[in-house]
Amino acid sequence: MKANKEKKLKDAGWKIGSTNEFLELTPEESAYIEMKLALCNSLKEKRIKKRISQVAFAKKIASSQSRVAKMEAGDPSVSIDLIMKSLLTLGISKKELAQVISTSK
Amino acid sequence: MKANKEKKLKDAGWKIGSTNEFLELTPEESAYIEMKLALCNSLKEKRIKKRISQVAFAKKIASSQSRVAKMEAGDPSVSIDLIMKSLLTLGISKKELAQVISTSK
DNA sequence: AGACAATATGTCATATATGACATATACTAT
DNA sequence: ATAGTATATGTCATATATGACATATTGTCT
Repeated sequence: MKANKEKKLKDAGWKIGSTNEFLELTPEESAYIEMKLALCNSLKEKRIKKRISQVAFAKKIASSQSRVAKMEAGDPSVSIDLIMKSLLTLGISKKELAQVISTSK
Repeated sequence: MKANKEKKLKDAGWKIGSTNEFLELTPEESAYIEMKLALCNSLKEKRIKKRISQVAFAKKIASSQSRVAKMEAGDPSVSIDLIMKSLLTLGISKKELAQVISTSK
């Protein structure tokens, strides 16, 4: 699967940037992944800024530390649904959310 | 206002109890649902504007007509992931996407 | 160093999303 | 009205996401 391919490249030290011809991703696929990663990064930023541990935050969203870690790492197994719910729980506004999406690259 | 929103949710298949669970939604939950419905509406708009049938569009995204219908109806069974991928396939830009999210209500 | 907290990684049983299919309903034509 | 086309609705087997758990790794102290 391509998501795994992406993860492997990432693990191997490849920077997932604006375009990656090795992945043979369509523009839509690229945009989707970039958006998702931007949301993940935003999540991590917001949690750290609030000085909440992954364990504490996991409790807030009725999840587990490991899943929070995977969210923040952009693991392919996590859905945008969960990331968005998490961001909203952290108090992100629609405007901020929109900003994250529109500026994702 | 509230009644209108409730009807919208009910029409979309969201379970609303007789004790008016709608009023018990947290702001995060409300924001999440509103965003999702806004994305669904945008999807329908964009498809119709392009004059593509649900069948034809389903083929484009490797899905089925019934799932497209459910997406556009805001059925609770569809993920934001799928809606976003669909929107991107329809050629939505990150800016437009951001606009949909920030203006959702 | 060693202890301790935070985070990362891997696995697994269950819950949920998915495409496919059947069928119903709505909408246009002729 | 009838036929044809588009969309809605319901169900189901399978695929995928999920929380939980164990364990590993990292970081931060003294």
